[in-house]
Amino acid sequence: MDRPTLISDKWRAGYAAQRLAEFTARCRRRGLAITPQRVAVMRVLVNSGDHPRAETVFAEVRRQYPNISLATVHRTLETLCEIGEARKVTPLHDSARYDGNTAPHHHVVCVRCRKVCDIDAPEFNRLLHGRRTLGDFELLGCSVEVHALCGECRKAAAANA
Amino acid sequence: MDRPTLISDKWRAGYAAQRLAEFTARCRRRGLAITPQRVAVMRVLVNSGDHPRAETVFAEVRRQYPNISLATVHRTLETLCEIGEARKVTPLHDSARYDGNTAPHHHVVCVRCRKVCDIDAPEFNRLLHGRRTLGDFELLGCSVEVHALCGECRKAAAANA
DNA sequence: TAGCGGATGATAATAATTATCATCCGGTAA
DNA sequence: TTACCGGATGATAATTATTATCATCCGCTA
Ligand SMILES: [Mn+2]
Ligand SMILES: [Mn+2]
Ligand SMILES: [Zn+2]
Ligand SMILES: [Zn+2]
Repeated sequence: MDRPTLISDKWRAGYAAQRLAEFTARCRRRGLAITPQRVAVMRVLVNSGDHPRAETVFAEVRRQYPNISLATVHRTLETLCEIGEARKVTPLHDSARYDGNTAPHHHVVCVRCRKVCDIDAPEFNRLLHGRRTLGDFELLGCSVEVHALCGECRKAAAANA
Repeated sequence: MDRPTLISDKWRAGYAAQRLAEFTARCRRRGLAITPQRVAVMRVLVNSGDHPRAETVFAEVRRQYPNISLATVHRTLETLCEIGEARKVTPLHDSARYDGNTAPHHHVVCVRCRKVCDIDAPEFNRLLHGRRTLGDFELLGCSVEVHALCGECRKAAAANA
């Protein structure tokens, strides 16, 4: 049973190089133009190990393209997610969602309509196996988000296709 | 090995009643005034199984207190989180965070500074055990968020106390 | 190399959340 | 009970993140 480990910067460097190599081909396959801005945003993102915000990517790309617009960075990041070249760290994001259930539990989230339901899964609560630390981090707990399509959205998707 | 199950509305009804019963006592213990608005927001939240947004709670509470301000609802929900009577469904929320790593992986998040690091934990990828559905949901995948304090924040917290 | 259509930059608009501040009222002690 | 203090509220402005609009630009194909 492998214990959780932090992903190293070394691994990421190699990974970034490979991802960038595939990038133009994947854009072409999707019919997306290969613009310097798009490539720059992709390069900055894939070389970042810290899950940056749009503003942060903007600041970095701006050093090479001083005229790039923040709107372009937002649009590009969104595009990258759509084509599977990136993802958001959390899929829920338009507005905060609150939960009155403070018992330890987890969630299943519909990726289309964002419905969130509670799930009770005792084994999810044992994921850390009593570990107290991970690298520099002092562990406090964990929560699992199961991504799914709810019944309604499944119907909608089927009807649509 | 218990399988994950959806939490029932029945369970929630009983849970809500109990939580509301404790609520005033816990406010008093914290030195927080027991106002009708605060109680109403708490009641609506704890009776909701759908992880509502502030706006949704506002709409509901407004039926009983037509003069309540949306700002009060925001403030109250935040207060409830601070005293442990509620939580946000996702702790990351000021702005979207993007990830260039599309390989299946999970995250450890510092609850104080919101630093996010990748973790490699093969067992986290097997959580669903090949299950395809859960109630009405068609399962697609899952992601684990480990809550923690990073090294720097641990020092800061220690120095502060 | 010309021309089409998507991409970009500039900017306005929208939406969520937070800050400000005068007023109000819950909690406390006389 | 009553008077008072400090936190809580409502109204509103400010801030912040994100998205929409649109004229111009430029990557791509023929
Ligand atoms: Mn929940
Ligand atoms: Mn990541
Ligand atoms: Zn759905
Ligand atoms: Zn930290």
